[in-house]
Amino acid sequence: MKEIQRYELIGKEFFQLSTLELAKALLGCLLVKESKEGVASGYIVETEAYMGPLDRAAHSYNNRRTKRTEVMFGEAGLVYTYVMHTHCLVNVVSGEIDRPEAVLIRAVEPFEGLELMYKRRGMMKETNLTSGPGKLTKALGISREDYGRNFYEPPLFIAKGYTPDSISSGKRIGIENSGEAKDYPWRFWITDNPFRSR
DNA sequence: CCGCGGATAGCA
DNA sequence: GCTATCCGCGGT
Repeated sequence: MKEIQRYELIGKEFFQLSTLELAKALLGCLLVKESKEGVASGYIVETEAYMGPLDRAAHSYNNRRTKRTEVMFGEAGLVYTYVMHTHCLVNVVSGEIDRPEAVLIRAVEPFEGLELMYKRRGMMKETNLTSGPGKLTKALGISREDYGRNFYEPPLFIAKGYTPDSISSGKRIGIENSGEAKDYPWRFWITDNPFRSR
């Protein structure tokens, strides 16, 4: 409990924003993971919006509803994690119930628990610790066990951070096989932040 | 820049 | 069973 009081928690209402608005509003927020090993956190500096049934790049394209995508149909603020190859990626479920949209967290700026992050990731430049969706989950200790949790209560939660000076947007990454959807400008980052991905 | 690792889901 | 994937790294 004493841990929590250091953070300004955000309520579940925060996640009711439209998916594109949420993707921008999450920039500058603090992503915190508590574990047995300790606490690690970072400010979110890069996100991507996945717009559900009409978005070919989304797992929920065409309302595909399976064991994996099920949580996307739930309420905003739930945790959607999934594993690709050797990495785990983390998303914030958004949109109304039965509208399977989500925001992928692509990069954070390390804040607390630097030692723990180096231990999990190995020694390297600080700007390389969490500058990618697979890197930050490893550094923060986020895994598929977090699937279905919510982002407004421990052990994995989002707290108030700072308001970015400026936000940039552009094409999403790694979805070359998604037809026209690959060009939609649904990636957002804090302008000039050195901790964003490539 | 290229290739591969080696998890998982989704569909045949 | 087979294939694709919201990636990272280490070798060219």
